[in-house]
Amino acid sequence: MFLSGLAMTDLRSVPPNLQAVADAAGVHRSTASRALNPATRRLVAEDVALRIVETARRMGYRRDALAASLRTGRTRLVGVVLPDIANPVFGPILRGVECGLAAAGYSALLANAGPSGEDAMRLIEELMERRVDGLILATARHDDPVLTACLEAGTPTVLVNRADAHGRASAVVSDDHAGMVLAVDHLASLGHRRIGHLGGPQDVSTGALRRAGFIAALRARGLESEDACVAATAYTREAGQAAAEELLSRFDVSAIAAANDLLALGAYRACAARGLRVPHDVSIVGHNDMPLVDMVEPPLTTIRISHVAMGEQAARLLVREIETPGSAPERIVTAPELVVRGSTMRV
Amino acid sequence: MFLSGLAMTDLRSVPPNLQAVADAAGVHRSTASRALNPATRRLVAEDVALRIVETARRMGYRRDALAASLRTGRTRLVGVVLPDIANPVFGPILRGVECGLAAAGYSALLANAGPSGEDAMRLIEELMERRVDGLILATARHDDPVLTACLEAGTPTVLVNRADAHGRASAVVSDDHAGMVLAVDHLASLGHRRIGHLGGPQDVSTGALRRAGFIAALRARGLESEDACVAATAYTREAGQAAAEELLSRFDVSAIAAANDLLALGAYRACAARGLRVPHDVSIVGHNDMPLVDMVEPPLTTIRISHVAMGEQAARLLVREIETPGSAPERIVTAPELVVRGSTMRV
DNA sequence: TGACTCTCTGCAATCGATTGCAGAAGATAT
DNA sequence: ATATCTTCTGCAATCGATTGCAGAGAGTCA
Repeated sequence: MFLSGLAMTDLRSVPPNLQAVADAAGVHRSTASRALNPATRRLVAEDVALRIVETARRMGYRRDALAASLRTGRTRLVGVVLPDIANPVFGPILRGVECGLAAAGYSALLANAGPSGEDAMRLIEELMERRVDGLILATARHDDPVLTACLEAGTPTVLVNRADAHGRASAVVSDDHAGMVLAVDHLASLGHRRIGHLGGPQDVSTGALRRAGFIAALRARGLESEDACVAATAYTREAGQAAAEELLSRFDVSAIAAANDLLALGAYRACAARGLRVPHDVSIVGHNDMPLVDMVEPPLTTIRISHVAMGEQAARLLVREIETPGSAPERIVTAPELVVRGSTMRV
Repeated sequence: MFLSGLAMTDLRSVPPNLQAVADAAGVHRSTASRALNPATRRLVAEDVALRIVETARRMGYRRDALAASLRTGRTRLVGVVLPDIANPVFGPILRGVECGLAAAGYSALLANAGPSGEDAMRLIEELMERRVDGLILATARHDDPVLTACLEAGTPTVLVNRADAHGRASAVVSDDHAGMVLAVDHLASLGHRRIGHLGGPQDVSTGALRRAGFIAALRARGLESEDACVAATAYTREAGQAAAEELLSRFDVSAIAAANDLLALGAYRACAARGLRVPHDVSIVGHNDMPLVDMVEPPLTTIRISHVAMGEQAARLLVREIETPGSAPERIVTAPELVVRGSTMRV
């Protein structure tokens, strides 16, 4: 009884292997393998399969994914590389990625690249050693060496939130142009005619694309364009405040379309400093619908980029590339959505 | 030349195995293995080792972590299970976990449990099939069945953000009592004598512990206690606003210590509705230092819980449990920190 | 020279699951 | 009864890295 109890404890914490299950069920291990795998279950006689399944359950058998992967050459692991996991933008993306992968039977292996490029390369190499089936990168830059390495290795790779300038890899990005059209249209529909643009850094793709989208939207409405644009030096609130100060001192605008939410919050500060009320004196629209901007005062009207959906789409795109080799790189551009809160009103 | 080019391309995308490297270097594969592994490098003659390393590099050899893990019984993978990756509280925790694990040579395998318990059990089972070396759970509840399963399987497990009531597993949690002491002390130091508590739901451990901490802190200062406490029905801004309304209508308080930041933001709304200015008429302190509360108006004074550090500590604790089997469960309680912003002032 | 010790290297088994192939058994048709 | 077809099962090799053990060679000492 004592030994029997000890043996049961051991069996519980160290699962039996397939050979042990096969022995106990009185079959060969290849038959046990086929019976326990839903894809091959039909190759085994029903009564035999049931006996094997029950024996495995009773013995606490647990498949070893490592061993299976070694044989099949497929891990069902995906490396997910982010620039900064703690950045609030990436939480929703990451959840979309994880859930999209899990739904297809894949698991997400997380890597935080940090600001330095050498970290990213080392992380990628470690992911490759783990024989990940594919990679999702949220870290791509122009002519990205990491992306080049992944493509050379023949590893299915999808970019999210940023695209590669050459279309070498599939990507899921937001429609910067359409987002700015939404912002301008909303302000114009409220009667605003003098609209300024608080731009992002112009050496970052979103900064340049959103500025271009703003100008095109103004032109489409026959409104003054181009002049009332000031670019911030960084996507931070402080830089936004400084640029908004300049915008407000040089132009008599009744509304501001900002290139992202932090810049918009900086514009809040600049307006307050000039005794201007938001939205009574100046209406402000942000971009991204970053978590918690509905809680600032006044709640920010903004252009929502559904980051969860982007993550899910990136996952689906990657699974397709893994399971259908040779498919051409694809670019998915997500549609932005206007979210009206308290920072805009009729002029 | 054509075939030679094709062969080179194939070698680049499908790395050679250890046998191929050993053949090219003129040694046995066991010698190649020892030479390429820093832990056994000293067992190989220096000139031989250099030749092997150079051959491996030239051939684009990449170790197969799967095969190694099958042999060694160690994956250096850690399952990290969160209730909701998109929740802003978990981003910083997750980054701490990932960076802490990476520093010790481990990788984080991400799982989003969602609200339902059955998902968590299935996810854990999948992680077990992957033979993770350990688990970090941010999902623990009282008498958690998932934790029970992990412990029965003998898998090293650490809880983060929530602890197990029985101390069955190591945990990293914040000091709810000390946090409330900091809030009360800060308000008292500003001259406040009539301080109210905007509590969290009392069936949630943080709600109850922070209320108890508040009362103890008031008593320690000989101030009125216990009466000016109203519990919100949930940790949301709306519930916080309703509870603050009740608190302000029943008690003449000059300050409010809230059980978390969202409740505090609800109190902002309640004060505004009553024509009370924050902080001139009522000072307010939050709890957690959630992202962006420095951007609301007025910027929230709060008790900071360093979620990144919690994640790092959980990672270190787990690595220790993996590498030192039999170590006793440990509980790390992180020290809160007062962050003074614009929502409190002298009475 | 012989014995002993140390260093280096190769051998071969192992880890656990999968799967192409061959053979056996049973069912069906002629 | 024989031939053919279908279903089921077992065999054995494979995936790639690691490592305990044994043997060979070189150096040292008596």
